[in-house]
Amino acid sequence: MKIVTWNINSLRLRMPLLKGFVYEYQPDIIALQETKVADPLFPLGDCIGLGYRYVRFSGEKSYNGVAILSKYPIEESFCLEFYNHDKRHIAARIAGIELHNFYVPAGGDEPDEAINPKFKHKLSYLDLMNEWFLKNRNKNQNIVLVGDLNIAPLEHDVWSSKQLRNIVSHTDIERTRLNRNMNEFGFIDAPRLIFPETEKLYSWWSYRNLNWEKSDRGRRLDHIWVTPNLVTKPISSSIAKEMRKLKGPSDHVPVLVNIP
DNA sequence: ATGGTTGGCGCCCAA
Repeated sequence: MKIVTWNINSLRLRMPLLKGFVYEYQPDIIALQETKVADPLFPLGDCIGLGYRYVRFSGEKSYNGVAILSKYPIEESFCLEFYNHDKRHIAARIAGIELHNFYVPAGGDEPDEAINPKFKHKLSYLDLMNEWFLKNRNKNQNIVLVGDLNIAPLEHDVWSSKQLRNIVSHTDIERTRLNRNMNEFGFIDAPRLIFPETEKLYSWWSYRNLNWEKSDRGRRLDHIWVTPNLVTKPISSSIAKEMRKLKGPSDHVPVLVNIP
């Protein structure tokens, strides 16, 4: 089962890029974030045309929005709302796997809960995610959690851990909380089974750096976590960095995992 | 220390 997560930053604008990506990679399941489209305007026909007959989405005008596109039947789906009514989560059960697709709040610029409500909400969102999984699921189930988690937890998930230590996405408080969410439940960071922790690994490069490829100041904000059952056989994983080089790219690139 | 770009909407906000 080939699964991909991608913060596409406007699905309607980047439908041609999605089409090219599908042609190249043929994933079975696609989890998208920042679709930025209200449900009545969702391009369902285009998704079906790409070969994804089973589609679920939860969107809103202008902001946020998530979707799951599947080649295999979706047996059940649901959305969790941890933060206002933002459309930041959708889950679907497909072929015996429960897939959770999250778009965690970015958290604003100032990494201080006392003065930045966005940062406070980001941390609260992570707490509520953790509580939901501990209360409602266990690690012996077949669960895949993907999405733009807006945190680069490891030293080599950013270009300079030292220079980013006070930058939202790589502060100690965020890194600790994301690691707690992963470890308390028993999720495994799937791409890091393939790419060692000593190696730089990114899924996002800022639009603001036009020289992004040369300077390579990236961050790994997009994640795929799996329960132990799903890695009893060797998995593979990759990051489609070339998608960042195309004309009119998202600032995030697709992260893939193949579960045998 | 600062600013840089993008998308969606509508003259600015979030990322």
